[in-house]
Amino acid sequence: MSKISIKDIALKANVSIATVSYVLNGTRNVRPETRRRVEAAIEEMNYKPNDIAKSLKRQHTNTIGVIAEDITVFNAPDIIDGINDFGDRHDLHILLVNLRLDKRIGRNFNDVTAYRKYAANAVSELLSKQVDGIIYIGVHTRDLTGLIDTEGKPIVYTYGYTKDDVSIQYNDEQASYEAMAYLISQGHSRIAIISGLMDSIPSRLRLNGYYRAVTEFQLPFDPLLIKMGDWERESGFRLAAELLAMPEPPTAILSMNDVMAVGVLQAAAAQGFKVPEDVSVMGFDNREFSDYLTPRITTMNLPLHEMGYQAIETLYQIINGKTSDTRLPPQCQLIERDSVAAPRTK
Amino acid sequence: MSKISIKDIALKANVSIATVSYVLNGTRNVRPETRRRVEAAIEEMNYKPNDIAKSLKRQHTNTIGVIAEDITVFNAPDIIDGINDFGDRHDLHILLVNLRLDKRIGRNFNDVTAYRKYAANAVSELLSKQVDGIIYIGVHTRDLTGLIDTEGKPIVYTYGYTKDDVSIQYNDEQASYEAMAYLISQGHSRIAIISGLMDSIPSRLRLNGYYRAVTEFQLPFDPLLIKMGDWERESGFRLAAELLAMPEPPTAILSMNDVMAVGVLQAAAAQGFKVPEDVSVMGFDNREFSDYLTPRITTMNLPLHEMGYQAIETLYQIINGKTSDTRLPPQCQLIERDSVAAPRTK
DNA sequence: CTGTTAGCGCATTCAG
DNA sequence: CTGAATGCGCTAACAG
Repeated sequence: MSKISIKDIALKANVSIATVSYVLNGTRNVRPETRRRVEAAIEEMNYKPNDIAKSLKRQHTNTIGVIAEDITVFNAPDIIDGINDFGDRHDLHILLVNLRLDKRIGRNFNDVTAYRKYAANAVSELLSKQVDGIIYIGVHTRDLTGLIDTEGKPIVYTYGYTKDDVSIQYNDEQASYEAMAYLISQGHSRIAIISGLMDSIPSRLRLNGYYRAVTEFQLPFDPLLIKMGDWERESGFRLAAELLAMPEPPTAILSMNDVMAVGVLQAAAAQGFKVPEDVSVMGFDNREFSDYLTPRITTMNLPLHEMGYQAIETLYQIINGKTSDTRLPPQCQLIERDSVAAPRTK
Repeated sequence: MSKISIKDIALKANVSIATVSYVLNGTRNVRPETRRRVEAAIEEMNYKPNDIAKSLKRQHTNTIGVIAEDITVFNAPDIIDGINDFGDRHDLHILLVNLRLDKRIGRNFNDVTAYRKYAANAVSELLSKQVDGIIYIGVHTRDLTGLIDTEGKPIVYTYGYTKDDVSIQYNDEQASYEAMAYLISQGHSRIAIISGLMDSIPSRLRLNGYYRAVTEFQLPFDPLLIKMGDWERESGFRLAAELLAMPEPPTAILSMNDVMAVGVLQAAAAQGFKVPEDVSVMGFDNREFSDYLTPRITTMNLPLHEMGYQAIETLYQIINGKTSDTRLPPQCQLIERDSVAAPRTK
């Protein structure tokens, strides 16, 4: 504890503690001479204000609670980085709670009762700590309605949403559509898609983008080209193997994440298909490793940083009662690399 | 703000605020009947204690500040997860500051003046927030002496150290030695090593482990087998290419991180060497992608979670004036996969 | 077993 | 322009 308080410097500068407070906060005009004395004392005694006391008095803490369902999952760090980015600019501090859901309950998010208490505890802690607002970062996008009650404290979700609260999501459907448009622009028309788990919103949204592209570009529609994966590498491998074993295999495969794309690459290699010469492959997420694979994978970048930034920005506006200028949701971006080429001309 | 305070429930339960405090904290015996009345009131009014007020009074906050040089760098999330693990068990909260050094100054860590102010600000904020202690997580291990002054507040470093403070490091030298021992046990004797930047402590430590293994196992020593990389993929590629072009190429290459190992794999492929048949490859770090490469890379796992856990555990002991039972430093662990095999018999 | 009270460090109202 | 005084919500003597 920095032992010395406003009182000590008041004594030293020969003024009242009120005056010290005034020069500290610039709340009121202070005679230059007095101000100087106070500042000298502050400097000399190396005074550091006590934010705890200030918070108690002011009834807000300038800190926001961040609940991450699991900070070791790839989306969390960049989102938090975005939160910090804005936080730094606005003197907002971050109280971090990590639910550690991946370690505690695995991927079984349907069993809400398994983690409701963790979430409730987190909120409770944060409320006790008097945070000014809360940001909730899910492991994957889904309906979190009823999971927690913030007792009126503002909250914004990202990678998750609620019927009643604001949430920040990127444009999943459009991103998938753009991936398709890109593939089509390269000359592909027989394009397969490997989805994630179908209880996932992004899976459904991205499938919508796929359908829209197929329709708008008038591609021949073949339901056999649509495969349901589970986000894991093995499913990418297995489903790509099926796809490539078809009498008329697709010339391009769009995988809904980079991890399954790894499996697609491996299946292609196993069956003697060269990527991108014999079959083009696209991923999703722009995971770091997608640049390390051979070939380097063309993928969609997720605007993680921007999501965090917008989440806290929105929260900040809510806290300060400003009308939220509804911004464009964060946009995904195509990262062109080496896994897509024009299809072989027959 | 939860409007209702200890005073409200005192009123409602018809007792003094002191009594409420006592039942809340179990600080004193309270007549069961009275206790019940208080508890009922608490329940009924959904009272939540205000930790800010409690902290002001108690002169400690039960929160520790975590300064991460960059939370988007791969080591940070798991370390923080370890910190949370211990924090959850001991009712410690985490105030997170992300210096965002990677984005702000890149990898130029030698220019300390470029980021000293960021670090100083972080400490200053944390001190104002009255944290009970600080954990500093570096991007890479180096001497941080003089970087920051915590004004007596306890601090422990990980991925970095100081002449005066406690720090948690894993057993770099031993890990490298064990990697070598493994390679040797597979029958290799002509083993190359690709280091990271030589201003890095881990680079030097791991090189020591290499030397020790070469000596202890009486391997023929060839200085040409030692290459200085820069942690990046390209250097792994370039240096492995040199190694494999030697008249008598090594039968195994130990890369000091997985990223350079990617380059090694690519160089091998480019020169027609099959891994592991023609040349074995080992990485370091056990990055997620090392399992996605073809072949899957054998590597050393870093005890990130454990480092975070020990860091906060040690800090906790310091804060509470306990004699730190010096534990074994966190240990790396060999992850056996598919990139190592016995060398071809000539 | 219970109540009264004095602060913790600071912002702010009210007097001057 | 400045100071005295009040209280934010809570803990912990102290007194009964």
